[in-house]
Amino acid sequence: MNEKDELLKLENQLCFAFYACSREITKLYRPILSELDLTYTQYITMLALWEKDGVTVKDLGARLLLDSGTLTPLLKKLEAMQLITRDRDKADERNLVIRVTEHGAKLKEKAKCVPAQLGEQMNIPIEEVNAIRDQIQNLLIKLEPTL
Amino acid sequence: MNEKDELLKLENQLCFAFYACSREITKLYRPILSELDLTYTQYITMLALWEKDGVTVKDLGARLLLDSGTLTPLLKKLEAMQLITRDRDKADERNLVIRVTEHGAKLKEKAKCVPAQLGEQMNIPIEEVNAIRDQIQNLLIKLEPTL
DNA sequence: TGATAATAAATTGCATACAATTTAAACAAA
DNA sequence: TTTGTTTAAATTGTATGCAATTTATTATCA
Repeated sequence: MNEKDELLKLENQLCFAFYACSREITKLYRPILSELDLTYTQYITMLALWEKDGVTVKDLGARLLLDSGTLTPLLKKLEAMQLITRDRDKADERNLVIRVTEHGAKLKEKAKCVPAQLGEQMNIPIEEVNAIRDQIQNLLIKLEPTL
Repeated sequence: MNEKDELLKLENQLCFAFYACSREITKLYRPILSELDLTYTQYITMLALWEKDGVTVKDLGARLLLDSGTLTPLLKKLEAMQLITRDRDKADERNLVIRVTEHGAKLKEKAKCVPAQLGEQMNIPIEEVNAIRDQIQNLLIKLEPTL
């Protein structure tokens, strides 16, 4: 096995570690989020909107690194669930303004126990988790300076 | 803003860091892999098979943490591209044995420059990348001990 | 002002992910 | 052996992701 073969080993890929770990973490969320009737992407989207709503699809996409192809159907779903509203901006009809409804705001209260529930599932010291998160965020900013 | 609001901020989520970073890294691969006519998941699958073929769908799924719902159509695609073969195990017809074809083996030679190309794209010191990878693999093993 | 360019969402098409179910084969036990 | 159980893939249905295109609206400039 030469040096270049070594480079192609799955376990040496940064990408596979991220890819697999990301999916494993999502898997931990699934049963917890099902109690809120949210998928993982819907949850991430609601987190962004709970922090700041009255934003456009473009704004939201910049925050979540998702485009309208992903967000449009997802936001229509959240609208159907009455968690958000989707209204054209009167001043510029190209913009769609997303706002959290009262029902959506109520869900935030329910969501507040999600991080703790996930913490239990992971069974890893919080300091360790925070340290890894900070490192990954550093990397993310290097990869996507606009964030 | 109280403590629980803080916990729901997007930037404090380990999951979002992983989710976003994983997609950003995949994005870096896309133009490089398009020269091999492979998607990211197809590439990961070929990496696993170049390391060890003659495996079943189940084996491969355990390695990649993917199920037959994802792998079956993906492997059919790779078969159509003549990179692999899919044959029932004569000794136990339930098993489907996946093997890399000659054409598939040739592609490995072409793939050997992918890691270096990606390294250029990332523009981050290799030691730093390796350190993060090792940490994430540690976490992955805690989340999925079977790996 | 009228044509052109730029912008924001939406749409289309393809490729995952994954839960749940189905199908086919092998195993187990009465 | 025959019936019930287990196992491996395949299938079905839903929800992303994302490139490429389309549509609608606004901005620009000749």
